[in-house]
Amino acid sequence: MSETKDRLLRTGERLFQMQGYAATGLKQLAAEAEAPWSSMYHFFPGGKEQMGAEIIHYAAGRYAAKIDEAFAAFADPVEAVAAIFRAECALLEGSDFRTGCPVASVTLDVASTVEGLRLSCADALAASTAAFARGFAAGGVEASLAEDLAPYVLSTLEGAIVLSRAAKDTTPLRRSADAVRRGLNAQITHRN
Amino acid sequence: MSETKDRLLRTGERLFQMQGYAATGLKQLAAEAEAPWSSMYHFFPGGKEQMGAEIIHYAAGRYAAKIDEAFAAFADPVEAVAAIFRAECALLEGSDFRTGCPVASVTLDVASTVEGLRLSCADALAASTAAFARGFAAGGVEASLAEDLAPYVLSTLEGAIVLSRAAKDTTPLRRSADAVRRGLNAQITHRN
DNA sequence: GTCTATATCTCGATAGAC
DNA sequence: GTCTATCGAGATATAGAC
Repeated sequence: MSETKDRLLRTGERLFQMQGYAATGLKQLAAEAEAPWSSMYHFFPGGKEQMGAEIIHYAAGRYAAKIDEAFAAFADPVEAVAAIFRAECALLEGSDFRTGCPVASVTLDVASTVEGLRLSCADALAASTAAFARGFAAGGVEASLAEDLAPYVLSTLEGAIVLSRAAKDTTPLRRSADAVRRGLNAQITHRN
Repeated sequence: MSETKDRLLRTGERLFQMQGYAATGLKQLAAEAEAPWSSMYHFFPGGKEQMGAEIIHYAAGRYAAKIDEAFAAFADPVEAVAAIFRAECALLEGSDFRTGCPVASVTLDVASTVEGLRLSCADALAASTAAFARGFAAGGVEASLAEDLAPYVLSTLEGAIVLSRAAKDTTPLRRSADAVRRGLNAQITHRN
C-alpha cells in the first residue's frame, strides 16, 4: 500500500474517533493527512462511502489484534478484560477524551442511513466480538458461555467509552470494569 | 410551550436517534416537523447548537423517567434492569433498528468538538445514571454499591444498542441482558 | 499520481417585509 | 410569528492538463 493511502487511513481513523463520519469532510481529511486533494478520488474512486468503509476495515483489524494480544498476555481471561478496560482509560486520558471508538461513532452516524457502511461497522464489531470469544475460550471458558460473554463485554466497553467521553472522566469506565470483573468472576467457574 | 416547538423537539429527537447531530440539518428538521423554516431561529435564536442542547435536555428527562418507572414496577431491581433491556429490544425491532439513543449518538458526534453540547450530553447521561442508582438503592442495594452499578448498567445498555443496531439483530442486547442479570445477582446480596 | 479549476448542492445563518 | 429571498462557506464530486 502506498504511504499516502496509509496516511489517509490513519488520519481518517483519528477523525472518525473525534467527530464521526458525517462531520468528517474529504477536504479536511486530505488536508490533515497532508495528502493532495486529488489523491482522495484516486485512492477512493467510490467517494466518501468507500473511504469510510476502508477506514472502518483498517481500524477493525487493529482492534481485534489488540484484544487477542491482551488475552495472550494473561492466563486468566478476566484479567485480560480488566487490562483492556485499563488500556482504554489510558487512551482516553492521553487524548484528553478526544479519541474514542471510531466504529461506534460511525455506527451511530450511519446505521440507519448508509446501508453499506452499516455492514462495514457490523463486520468490525463482529471481529472484536469474535476476538473476545476466542480469548475466553482460550482461557478455559466453556465455548457457549464464551460466545455469550463476548458481546456483553464489548458492549460494556463501548458504552463506558461513551459515558466517559461525555463526562471527561474515567469513572464510568473504571466502575464498569470493576463490575464486569466481579460479574465475570461469578459466572466463570472453570478457567486456566 | 408552543405546539410547534414541541413538534420540533420530538422530531429532532428522532433525527438524532437515526443520524446524530452532524448529519441533521436545520432545514431537514423544519421540513420533517412541518414547521416553517423561519420558526427555527425564532425558537432557537442560538442556532443549531441551542437546538441540539434543547433536544438533548428534552430527551434526557423522558429517559430518566422511564428508568424510574421500570424500577417502580418491580420489587427486585435486577428484574427492573432486565425489563429495561427487553424494552430496548422491542424499541429497536419496532423501528427496524433505526432509532437508538439520541444522547449516545450526539455524544460521539460532538464530544471533542462542541463543548457546550458535550456538557448537555454529560448532564443527560448523568441523569440516567442517577435514575439507575436511585432504583438500585430503592430496591435495597447498599448505597455505594448502587452508585458503582449504575454507570455499569447504563454503559452496557448503551453499548449493546450500538452492537445491535450495527448487526440489525437483538442478540447483543439479549446476551448482554442475560450476563448483566447473572452478574448483578452475584453482586447484590441484600435486596427487596 | 498529482495539479488546478470548477460544477452543483446544501449547509447554517441573516435580512426585511408583513 | 411567519414569509421569501439570499448570503457566504463548505460539502461531494468531476474534468482535463501534465
